[in-house]
Amino acid sequence: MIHSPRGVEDILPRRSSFYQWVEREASFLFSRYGYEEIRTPTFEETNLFLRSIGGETDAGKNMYTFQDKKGRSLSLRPEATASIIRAYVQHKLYREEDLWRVYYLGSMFRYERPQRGRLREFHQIGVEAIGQASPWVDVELVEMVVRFFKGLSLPRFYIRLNSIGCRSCRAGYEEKLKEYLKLHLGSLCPVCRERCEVNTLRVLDCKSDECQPIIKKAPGIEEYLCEACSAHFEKVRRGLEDLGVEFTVDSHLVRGLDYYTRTIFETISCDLGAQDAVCGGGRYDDLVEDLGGPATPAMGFSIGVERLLEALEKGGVESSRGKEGAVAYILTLDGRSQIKGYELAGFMRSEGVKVELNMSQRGLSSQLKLVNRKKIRWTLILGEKEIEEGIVILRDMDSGKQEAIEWGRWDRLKEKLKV
RNA sequence: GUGAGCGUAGCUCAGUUGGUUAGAGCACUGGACUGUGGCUCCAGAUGUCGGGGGUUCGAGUCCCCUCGCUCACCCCA
Repeated sequence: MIHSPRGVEDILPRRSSFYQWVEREASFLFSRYGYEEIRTPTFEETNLFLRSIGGETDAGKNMYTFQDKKGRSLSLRPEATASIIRAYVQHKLYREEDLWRVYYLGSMFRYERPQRGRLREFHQIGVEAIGQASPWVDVELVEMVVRFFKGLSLPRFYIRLNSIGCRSCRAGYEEKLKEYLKLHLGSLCPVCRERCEVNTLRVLDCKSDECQPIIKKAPGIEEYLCEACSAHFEKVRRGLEDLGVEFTVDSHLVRGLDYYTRTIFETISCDLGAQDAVCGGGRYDDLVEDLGGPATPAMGFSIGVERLLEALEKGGVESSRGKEGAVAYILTLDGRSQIKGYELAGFMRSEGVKVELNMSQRGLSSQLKLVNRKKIRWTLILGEKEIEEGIVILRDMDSGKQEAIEWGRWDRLKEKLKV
């Protein structure tokens, strides 16, 4: 037997309806803010990702990279932002769009050891707003995520917010932090001793008990933000407060990808395991320029769909939420009734009724059992008797009551089903 | 990449210090009820014991390798 590859999974119909529900809610809500769907390629030139997320980072090393027949290096997308910026630059949308608002849904790929909330192929729903530096963009995005999650009734989540400044103020801070950490190098956990050099800001996010006291006394980035960054962050916070969006400023929040600037945020679910960030995002004011476009400020976020679904389930949202099964089943008992069944099914489908037609040789009793198991409300029985009498029997599976409907009197059938 | 735990029927799991033909519950199929589901009763089918190799008279059980799953670290969405 061939098994699906490691870290990837089938989303069977039972579950895909749950995905569909969340995706529909997202499209619906985001489009209310003026965001339109964009679909970018599943793979890109490897260089695109190396330039955006940073080839030196682990993220850069964890890509599914392959060579095509001409020897070009391509990679399955580990995230969508880079592709969207590439498209923005490639189609010169900066010439026509004042603020380009787009959202996306789709699979992303990362070669990592699978664990809870971390698959090799996973799904993201995300948003990018490209073209404006206004703090109101930041406010809009955070507020939109919160509204989205509340609309789904996601329980027990909170927003962590921080500013990591622009490139120049961040560099200054990073240096100060490194100086400070070096003084306490001996008391840090082994992992952080390494991180201190490679990924200094990441130390702030360490959960180990050894590091905690040192982290608490570490200089915070807020003191090192330049005037412009500081003012920007202030406006974002005030905007959110004025809108009544709850958040906690966490000066230790950092992001993994290199391209973030200024505002960054995360949505944490209290109901998940180690991988508890359901949404992550931030501003990336330099990325468009880095990828060959004109200097253009932008911001975005992305939601991990698998994690979101898990958190929803933990919070009591039924995974059958988006499920809409058939409401009627046409039970046929021989060849003649099968043809009639098609005719009836055709009518019902054109009326928008979800109806399943029997395809088996099973007997009446066995088919009713099946309908019962499928939890379909109505059964339409068509056998020899019914055809001779020119009727079809409509059975209500809930009450067990049934009545004959004259063949062709579909107005009566409609009336019955649209209770 | 590191560590730990797990792989037995479609699902959840028993399976003794290695010992005959590998079990249970749920689900499934059929019957009681020959054209009326759910409840009940009866009967039935179902396994490469994840895969490969080894030890042994004998392996689901012990050893090695491998694949996969799970959780955590790492990393990050």
